[in-house]
Amino acid sequence: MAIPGMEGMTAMDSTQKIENDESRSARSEKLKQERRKELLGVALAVFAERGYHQTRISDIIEAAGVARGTFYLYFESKHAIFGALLDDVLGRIRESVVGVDSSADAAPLRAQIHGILVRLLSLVRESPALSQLALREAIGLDTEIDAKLDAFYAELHRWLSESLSNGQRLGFLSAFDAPLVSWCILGSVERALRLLLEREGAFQIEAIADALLDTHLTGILPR
Amino acid sequence: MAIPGMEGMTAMDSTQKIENDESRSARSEKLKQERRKELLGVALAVFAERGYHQTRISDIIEAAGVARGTFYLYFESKHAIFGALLDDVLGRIRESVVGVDSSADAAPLRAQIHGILVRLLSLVRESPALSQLALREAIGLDTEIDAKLDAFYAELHRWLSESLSNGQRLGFLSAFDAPLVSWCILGSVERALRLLLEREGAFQIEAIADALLDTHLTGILPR
Amino acid sequence: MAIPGMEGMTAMDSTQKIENDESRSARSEKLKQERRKELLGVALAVFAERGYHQTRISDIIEAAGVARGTFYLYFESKHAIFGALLDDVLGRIRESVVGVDSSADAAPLRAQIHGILVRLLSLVRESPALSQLALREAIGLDTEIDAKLDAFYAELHRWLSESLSNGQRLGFLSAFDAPLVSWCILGSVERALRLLLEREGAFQIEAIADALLDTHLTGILPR
Amino acid sequence: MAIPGMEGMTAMDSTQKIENDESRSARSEKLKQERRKELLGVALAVFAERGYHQTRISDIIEAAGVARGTFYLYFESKHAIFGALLDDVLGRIRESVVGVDSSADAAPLRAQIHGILVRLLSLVRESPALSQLALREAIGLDTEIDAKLDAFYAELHRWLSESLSNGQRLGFLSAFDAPLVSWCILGSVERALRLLLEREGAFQIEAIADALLDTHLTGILPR
DNA sequence: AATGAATGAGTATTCATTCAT
DNA sequence: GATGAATGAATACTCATTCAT
Repeated sequence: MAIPGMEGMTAMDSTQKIENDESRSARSEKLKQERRKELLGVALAVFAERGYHQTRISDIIEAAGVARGTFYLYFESKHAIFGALLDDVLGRIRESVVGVDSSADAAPLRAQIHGILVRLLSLVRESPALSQLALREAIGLDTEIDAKLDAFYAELHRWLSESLSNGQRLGFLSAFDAPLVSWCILGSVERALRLLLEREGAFQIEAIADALLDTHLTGILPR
Repeated sequence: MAIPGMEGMTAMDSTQKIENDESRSARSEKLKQERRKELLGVALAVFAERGYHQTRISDIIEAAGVARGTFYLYFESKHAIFGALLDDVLGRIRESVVGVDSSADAAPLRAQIHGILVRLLSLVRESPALSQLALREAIGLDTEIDAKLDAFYAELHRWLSESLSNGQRLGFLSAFDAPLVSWCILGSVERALRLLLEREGAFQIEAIADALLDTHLTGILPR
Repeated sequence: MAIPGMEGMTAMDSTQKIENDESRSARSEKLKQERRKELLGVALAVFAERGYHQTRISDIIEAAGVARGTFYLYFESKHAIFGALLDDVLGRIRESVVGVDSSADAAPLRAQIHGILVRLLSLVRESPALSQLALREAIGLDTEIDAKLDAFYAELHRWLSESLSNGQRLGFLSAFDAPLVSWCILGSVERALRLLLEREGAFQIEAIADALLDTHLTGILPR
Repeated sequence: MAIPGMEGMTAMDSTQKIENDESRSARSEKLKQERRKELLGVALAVFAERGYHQTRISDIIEAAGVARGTFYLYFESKHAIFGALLDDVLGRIRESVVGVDSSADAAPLRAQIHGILVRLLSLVRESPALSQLALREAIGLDTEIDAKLDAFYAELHRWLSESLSNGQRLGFLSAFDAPLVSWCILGSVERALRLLLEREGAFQIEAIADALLDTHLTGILPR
C-alpha cells in the first residue's frame, strides 16, 4: 500500500498549497504504483499462459484494459516487465530461504530444513504462474535474464554450500564435496518444484519435502 | 559401389547399367545425407551460440555456405531443424542410459550406475552444444518441443523409477517413495550436467559422478 | 463539435468533458475513415495499373506515403483491401441497376432500360479503374473472390430474369427462355462495358446503349 | 502422330548410316513431340483445376512424372506452356468459326450460324479445361497474354463485323451499328460458353444456340 | 536427353516501440 | 498522465529457373 520510505512525508505541513501538492503527488504516486502492479499481475498471467515469446504487448494491454502507450509509461519494454516479474519471484524465493538457526535452543536441523522446503513448495503452489516464470520461461531467454538467473542460483548455491560446510565443521554432516553436493541438492529441489508446478495435485507438499530430505540426508541405501 | 569416373570403362550391359544407376543414386543419396548432416552441424553451432530465437535462417545458411532454398530442401522449417537436433541429442542420452544388469556375474550396482553417469557427463563434455540444446535452449520454446522434452523426461523417470522399485523389491534399497525420489535424482543429474556445461573445466567428471552417487546412495548425514 | 483548441475555455463540468471526448473520438474516427479511403484510392490506382499479382504492398504504401505497418492497421491483408475495393464497385453497380417501374404513369420501358445502361456505362467511364477491377482483375484470382463475383452475377441474373419473365407475363415480351436470354444479355452488357473500358473514347455511351437495346429488343433481322 | 512437314523425310536413303540417323532422329523427334503433348495435357489439367497462379511447376512435373529439368527442355517457362495451351484453344475456336457460305446453294443462313454456335458450344463441352483457360484463367494474367487474347477477340470481331456488314449490304440484315452490335453478340456468346462451362449439365447446347440466335436475330419484343 | 539438387530474388506480414494530441 | 495511430525494422518461407552430372 504505502510506498516504502514515503510514509513520513504525508505529515502535516504549514501551508495548504504545499500540503495539497504533496498529498496530490502522493496520491498520484500511489495510483501509479497500483497501476504498475495491475500491469504486472496481468502480464504475469499472460506470460505464464503463453510464454514470453508468444506473448504480445497487445495481449497484456488488452487484458489490462489500458492503451498501448500507457504500458510504456510504466515499463520500458517487454523485456523490462518480464525482468520485474522475475525479480519479484526471485525475491520471494530468497525470502523463503532464510538462514538456518544453529543456536542451542533452535528447532532441530531437520525441522528447519523441512520448513524451508515447505515454504518453497507452498510458494509454487500459491503462485504457480510466478513460479513458472522462474522455472521455465526465464531459461535461455536472454543473456541478461540468464545472468540474473545464474546469479540467483549462485547465491542460493553459496548459501547452501556454506551451510553444508558449517554442518561438516560442526560434525553434523559427513565429509563430502560440499559445493558439488549443493548443486545436486539444488537440482533436486528445482525438479521437485517443477513437479508440483506441472502435475498440480498429484503430489503432497509434505510428501515431497520428506522425500527430498530423506534422499539427501540418509540416501536410498538401507542403513 | 562403382569408383567415380570408372563407370565408362566397364561393359555397358544392362546389369552394369542398373548397377551404375544404383551406385549413382546411392552416391547422390549419400551426398544428400552429408549435406543434411552438415546443415545440422552448422545449425547446432549457431543455435548453441545465439539461442533459438536469436538465430536467423540467414545465420545458418551463411555459416553453411548454401543458398536459402537449399536449407528448405533439407528441412521444412527452422523449427524442424531444431527438432531434428533435439531428437538427436535425446537419442544419444537414451543410449547412454542403458539398463542395469542385475545378473549374478554383473558388475557391482554402484559401478554400473557410475558408468551411466560418466557416460552422460562425457556426452555433455564432448557435445556441449548439443547438450545445451536439450538443457537450455529447448525449454519453454514451444508446445511441441515442450511435449517432446516432457515425454523424454517421463521416459527417463519411468526407467529410473522402475529400477529403484526393483532394487527395493530385491532388498538392495530401503523403503521410500520411488517415483518421487526418481524425480529428485533426475533433478540432481540434470543440474550436474548443466554444471559441467556452464563451468566447463571447473569440475571433474569422476568427481561429479561420485558426488551424485554418494549423495543419493548414502546421503549427507554421517553413518 | 468543440472547436479545436477551445476546450479549455469552457467550464470543465462532466457534460462538457463527455462532449469533448465524444467530439475528439468522432474526429479521430473521421480521420481514420479518411485514411482508409485514401489507402483504398491509392490501392485502386495501383491494382488497376499493375494488376493484382504484380502489385506489391510496397507499391501501395509508397504511393500512399504511409509506413508498412500503417497499411495493416487498416486492412488485414493485400487480399482484404482488394476485396474491399471489389465490394465497393459491385455495390455501385448494384445501385446503378434499380428496379424497373411498371406502373401506369412510369416512363416507357425502353427509356427506363436505357437509363440503366447509361448509368452503368457512365460508371465505367467515370471510374475506369474501379470497373477494371471488376471486369478484369478479379477474374480467376481466387476461390473467394470468384465466389463473390459469381454471387454478384447470379444476383444480376436473377433480377434480369425475373424482370423478363414479368414482361412476358404482361405480354410486353415474346416467349423465350428467360433465364438463358438473361445470361446472353448480361454477356452483351459486360462486353459493352469492357469495350468502353478498353477503347476509351472510341464509342459514345448513348450509341452503345442504343445498340444494346436495339439488338436485344428487336434483333438484327429487318422487320 | 506424324509431324507436319516431316513425313517425307523417312524415305529410303542410300546409306544405312544416314538412314539410321534420320530414322533415329525422326523417332526421337516423334518421342519429343509426344512428351511435349503429354506435358501440355497434364499442365492443362492442373491449370484448369488450380488456376495459373496457384499452379506450381512442381504440380505439373509431379503429375507428369518427369524431372524438373525435363520440363524446361520442352518449355521455356511456366508462362510459355500456358501460352502454348492458350494458342491451342484459340486455334480450335478459330477453326470452329468458319466463314459463312453465301452462295445460292448454301445452307440457309440461320442454319449456318446455328452450326457455328453448336461447334463452339461442343468445343466447350468436350474440352472444358481448355475452354476454361481461355474464358477465365487467361484474363488479366499478363500484358503479353492479354495482348494475345485481345488480338483474338479483335479477329473474331472483325470477322463478325464484316459478316454483318455483308448481310446489311445484301439486305438480309437491318441497319445498325455493325461493329458495336458485333461486340454485343460476342459478349453474349462468350457468356453462353461460360455458362455451359460453369453449370455443366444445366443447359442443352441446342437450347443455348437457339436462344442466342433468336435473341439477336429477332429480339425479345413480340413481332 | 534426362535428372534433380541448388539457387536466390522476391514479399507479405508482425509487433515492439514512439510520439503527437 | 493517457491515448492509440503510426512506424519500420526484421524474417521465414516460396518457387521459377539453372546447370552439373
